[in-house]
Amino acid sequence: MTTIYDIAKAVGVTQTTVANALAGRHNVSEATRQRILQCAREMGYRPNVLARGLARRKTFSLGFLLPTIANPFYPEIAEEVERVAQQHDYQMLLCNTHYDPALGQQHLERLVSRWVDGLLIMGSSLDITCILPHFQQGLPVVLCDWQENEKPPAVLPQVSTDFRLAGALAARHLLELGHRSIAVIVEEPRHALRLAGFRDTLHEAGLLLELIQQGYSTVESGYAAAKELLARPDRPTAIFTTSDWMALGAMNAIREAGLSIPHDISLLGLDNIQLSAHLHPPLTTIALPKHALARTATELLLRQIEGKQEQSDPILLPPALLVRASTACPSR
Amino acid sequence: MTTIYDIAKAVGVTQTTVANALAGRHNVSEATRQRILQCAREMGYRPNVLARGLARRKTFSLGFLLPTIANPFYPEIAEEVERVAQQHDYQMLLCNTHYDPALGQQHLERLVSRWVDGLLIMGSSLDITCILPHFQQGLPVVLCDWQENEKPPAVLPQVSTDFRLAGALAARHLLELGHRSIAVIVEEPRHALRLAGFRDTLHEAGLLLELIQQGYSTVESGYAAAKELLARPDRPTAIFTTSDWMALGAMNAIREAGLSIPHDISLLGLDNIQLSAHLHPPLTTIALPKHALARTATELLLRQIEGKQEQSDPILLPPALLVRASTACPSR
DNA sequence: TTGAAAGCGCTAACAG
DNA sequence: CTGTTAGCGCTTTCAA
Repeated sequence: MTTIYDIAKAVGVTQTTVANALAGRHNVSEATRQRILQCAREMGYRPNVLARGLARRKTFSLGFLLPTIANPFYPEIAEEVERVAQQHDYQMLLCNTHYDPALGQQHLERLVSRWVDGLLIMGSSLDITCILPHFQQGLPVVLCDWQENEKPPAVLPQVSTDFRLAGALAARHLLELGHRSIAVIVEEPRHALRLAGFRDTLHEAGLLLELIQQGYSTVESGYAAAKELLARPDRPTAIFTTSDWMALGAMNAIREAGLSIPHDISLLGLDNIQLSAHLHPPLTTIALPKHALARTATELLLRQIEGKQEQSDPILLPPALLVRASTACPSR
Repeated sequence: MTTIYDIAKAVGVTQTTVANALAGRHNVSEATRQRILQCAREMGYRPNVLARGLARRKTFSLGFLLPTIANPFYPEIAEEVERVAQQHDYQMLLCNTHYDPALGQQHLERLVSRWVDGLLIMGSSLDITCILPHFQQGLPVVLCDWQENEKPPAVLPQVSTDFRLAGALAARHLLELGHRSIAVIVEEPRHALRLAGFRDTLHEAGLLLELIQQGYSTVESGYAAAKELLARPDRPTAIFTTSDWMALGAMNAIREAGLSIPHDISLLGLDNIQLSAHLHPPLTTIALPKHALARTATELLLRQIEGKQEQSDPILLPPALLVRASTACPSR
């Protein structure tokens, strides 16, 4: 473990000079600079980020907290967050809270003890009351895609998907295809905004949304909910599920009932997980702007860290309709 | 930012005493200990992990390097690695190398500069030649699920799946069902061992593996490869794909050809990604022991870190056949 | 252009 | 039981 002191000794100068040379400052003569750089290379010098962090009060590390990376929604986001961080010379500590407030708080405390430069927190994985004090003491924080039934205080920087618009896009698509008998499978209350956007759009078209089934963002719950819907005498001509994962379950239920998609019934998802493009039929869905979300949130955090960002209004990114083959005009 | 010095001043003792009290050592009188703890709480004291790390040469952090977390194979593993780490009071720095050696090396350098206590490296995401010097200088390292066509030097601790066995299990299953005309879609050379195990088992049964299609672990490549196989006059009665993801593509190709699974053709995957259970029909597959892999590798790393583990032979974890509905006896 | 010195917050001998 | 002291490796004034 070579230190700048070792180099200084070897070259015959002081630590300060070595530090200056290594930092590329212009107050070192070209001759000594070369000798120092040379020597550093030979001795395999590697700056100590801990010591630097302690002295400069900056660690070039970010805390990234989420419910669980095993949820297929997050990996793509995590990848992008890490990419942006890396491009700015930061590294990322990944923390799964597993929706456990105690665990979340423990992680938070540790990150703060580590002097991470900022925190990116997704999906309501932490209590706001735990976050707020740290933010108020100057720790940069960005909240991303918070649970739809919670609204964090406006002081906290936020980046989110416009879930209400997502629901509206879904409804609009089905209406334009001519559907009038429409059902929804939704995870309430976590998907409250998607539902609200969907329902309101139907209302505007003079339709009442009556067929609502509760789901839990699992394939199985999508399957069970669809079963219920298909058993009704007034079977709907279209089903909107508030997540692609539930749509997969619904798809299986529909097939089992001997019905065909989209001929007998249209199916519309929301998320655009990788899989949806490869289902049979390929799933029409409302695509969430995952990459933009990750990038925007991370860049906002970095700007805060670098003091270039004082306040910011919550940022809302638009989803987009992605038409594939699981929706069509109703046949009856 | 309260420090132990602040507390010491407030209570009227020295840093040492505060440190001892906080560390729960028994060389502090109950009275002063209480006053110290009380005061620490009131002042919102939070230990500084950087300073501690610098002094003790230990950071309670782990570097976790992988090709990309967006590959659906990794999130479950990352979750488990992080869980184990967390249970031992470690946090995890996640680094995607994107199969870019330069990027991988940059990450590695930074992690080393950060004095991480150990490195868990998956899927050949780094050049062995970059890793080795650090390991030899005492940095704990564990390699996990290395690329099958590379064999890292035995000195490096390794945990891997027994991919040869995985291939053998696949072959055995199809043979037992009575298949004699068997094809494989494989990503060579990265899945070399899976293929070898498969081929050898067929050989032992007196069969020559002749139908081999190259795939690239994407749905599309599985689709294209299956198309080729189905167009042959000697169409096989069973197809083994060396990843579930390719099986999904094959499934679509088979459906398009108007054939039914498993009646006309059996399909066998390998991985057991979440999705496979929900396909139509549910995919029979060779399940990889992801959790065991993550847990074993992390625990091995932690034991190295704590100096409880000198050397270890490469550990090989067994996969298991998971019979669902995509395989059956050949009908002709 | 170079150096001396103090400090970041905590640990760890060792002495009293 | 408590205190003194000397680091850990680097940054950052301020002098020379």
